[in-house]
Amino acid sequence: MASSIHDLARHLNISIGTVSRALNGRADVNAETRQRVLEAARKLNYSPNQSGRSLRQGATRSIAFMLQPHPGDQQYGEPFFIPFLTGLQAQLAEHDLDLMVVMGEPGQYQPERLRRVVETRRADAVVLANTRREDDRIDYLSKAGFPFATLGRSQSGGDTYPSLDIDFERAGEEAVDRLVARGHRRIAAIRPSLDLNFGYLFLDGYRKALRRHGIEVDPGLIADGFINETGGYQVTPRVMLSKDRPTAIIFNNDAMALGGCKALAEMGIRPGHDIAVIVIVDTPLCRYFSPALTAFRPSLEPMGRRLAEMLLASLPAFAGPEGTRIIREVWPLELVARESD
Amino acid sequence: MASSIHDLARHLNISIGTVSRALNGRADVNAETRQRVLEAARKLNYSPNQSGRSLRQGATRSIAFMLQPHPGDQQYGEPFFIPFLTGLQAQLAEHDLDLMVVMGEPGQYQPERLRRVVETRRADAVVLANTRREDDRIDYLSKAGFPFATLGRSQSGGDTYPSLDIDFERAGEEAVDRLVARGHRRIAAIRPSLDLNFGYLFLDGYRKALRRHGIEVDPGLIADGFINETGGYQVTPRVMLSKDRPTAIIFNNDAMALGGCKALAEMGIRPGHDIAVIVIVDTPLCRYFSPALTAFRPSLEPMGRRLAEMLLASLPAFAGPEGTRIIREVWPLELVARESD
DNA sequence: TGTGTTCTCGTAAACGTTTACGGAAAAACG
DNA sequence: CGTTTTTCCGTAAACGTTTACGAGAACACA
Repeated sequence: MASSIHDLARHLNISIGTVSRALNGRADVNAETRQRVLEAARKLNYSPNQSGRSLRQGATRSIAFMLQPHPGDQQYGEPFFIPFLTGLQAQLAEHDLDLMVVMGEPGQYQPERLRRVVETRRADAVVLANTRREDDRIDYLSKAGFPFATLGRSQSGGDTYPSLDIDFERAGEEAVDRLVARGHRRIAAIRPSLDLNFGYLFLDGYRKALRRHGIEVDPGLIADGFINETGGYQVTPRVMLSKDRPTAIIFNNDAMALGGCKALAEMGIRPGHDIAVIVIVDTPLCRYFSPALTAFRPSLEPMGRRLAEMLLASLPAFAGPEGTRIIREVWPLELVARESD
Repeated sequence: MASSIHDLARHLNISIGTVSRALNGRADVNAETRQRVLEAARKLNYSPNQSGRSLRQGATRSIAFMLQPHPGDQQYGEPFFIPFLTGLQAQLAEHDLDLMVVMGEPGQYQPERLRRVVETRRADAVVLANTRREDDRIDYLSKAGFPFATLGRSQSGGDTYPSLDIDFERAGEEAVDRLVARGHRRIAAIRPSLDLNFGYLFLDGYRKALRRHGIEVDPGLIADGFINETGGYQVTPRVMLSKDRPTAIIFNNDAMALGGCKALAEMGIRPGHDIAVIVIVDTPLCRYFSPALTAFRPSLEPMGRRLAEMLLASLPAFAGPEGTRIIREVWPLELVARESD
């Protein structure tokens, strides 16, 4: 049985109120008394029970992260998120906050799994990933008045919550710029068909850059597919069979790129030789693929840390003296040139 | 402000005790009363506050998973764990249990990060991964009398806790058997130098199979390295430069295999042609590497589910009428034959 | 009708904290 | 020395539940 504040008080012949104040660094407690309390706490190995504390303070000191598996390949497993989670957790830990992980129903972008957390008040705030352009989870949290932040932007909920996103638009532009500079004019774009917001952003950048270079946007070179290898595998040939074959492809998702490259291989087309390939979000898979895929790399761990900060800055209980702030940031990606383009 | 059980009771002109009993399915409440309570709860959108419940019941209804990052490459991110976590969470959710993720200090296999969880009673039990042969975290939890289960076996703590492991020993044997059947006699083994338990198990199986085939174990063909690409990259040449060059290598870790293959490539040695390569734990990287690496694949998502069950079976509060049981299981791996051997 | 049993519910304590309030003692001040 | 201020601490309520206990009403039974 763990020791409670009552044990500590009894042991010191002192009231629990004083003990609590001493431990929480309140001003109205004698310096010597505080010393005695701290020592006794160490000796009796006392730590405050979080349930009691939560109940009294109305805050659980834990943040929920909702990981939304995409439909499809179970084995793949979104390696993207581990470094992000590492950063998120590290930053939260510095504020003595715990991280709870809530998995969504695979393929279903619904708030159901969130409901329990929110309604039973198991967490103080939520971090959402894989945001869609129209996101029911954001609508739900907004309506419920529950604090949250998102990794990725969305059109839902307005600008009322902190969000940190990757600059997919710029990445799309830069990819086109790079390819054009290397002499390409017929550049295809392949992205997920789900209405994940980054798919739109990417395409915006892609179109914008093409126009800037005076290249007409050919709808036949733009294709949507299922957000996994199978999708890339299925959709890539469609683009390759357009009347005027592209000389370059930009994939908006690493898994789709891998599937796409498989399709290319079966058509006897070699990335890096017969066609240029660029991937928008780098993962370890891009590095080890043969040929190694040129890709845009995010700095996931720092993003995790930063989003934690941004979330906390929006919470009254954690914001500094300046008050709460809704921070929204968009981070650039770093191009990692490899062999595929 | 969320509604409490008091609001509900007041609304129904009934005592909170009765409300609680009705909601919790106790027998001593009139059927009609229960109906009214349930309806009102739905109407007022009432859910019990978990903090209050935790405090009263002395249980948080959340399980902590400690993810222990290996030292080294941040970007790599252990894709292994996402499917496992998915299964673990899914099974826990069926018992209305939450999952909390605790990250260890990268490279430090210490119980420090666990201390906070245990001492402040933020979770009811812990799931440990990346178990070492001698594991301080296990010692700590045992001594503290805190319930836990492990993914992977260890020599610490005896048989007092549930554990689920992959049969690395058998995988080591099978890998050797397969290679011998294909005519190989000089087979190298490369494993992490950390005292992760699976490294020992793998080597046991490797040695056992070699002896069974009447092949002498050559210490020059066994090498330990840092558990990441760099380690594999550094240690593989050492093995290849032994006086009687191996014709096959078994890697005990996917990251090390990738680094090793890079070293081989630089030596002009092509896996699948000049040397056979088998990897003990498959990840998506093995599949996409060129040549695709033959590997042993675990079923991670079912393992996550199963370990959750096993953990719960060991807890008095969740065990069935048969009482608590300490279950230990070792699961086989499935060989996925690809191009590298 | 009296007695025992069953059903149903209200009362109140308990879980472990934090904190508003007030009061006694000590210190400061004139 | 009397008064005011400050310092320090104890008291008790509150957070939202669950549950042991007991009591009244209804019922069964002889």
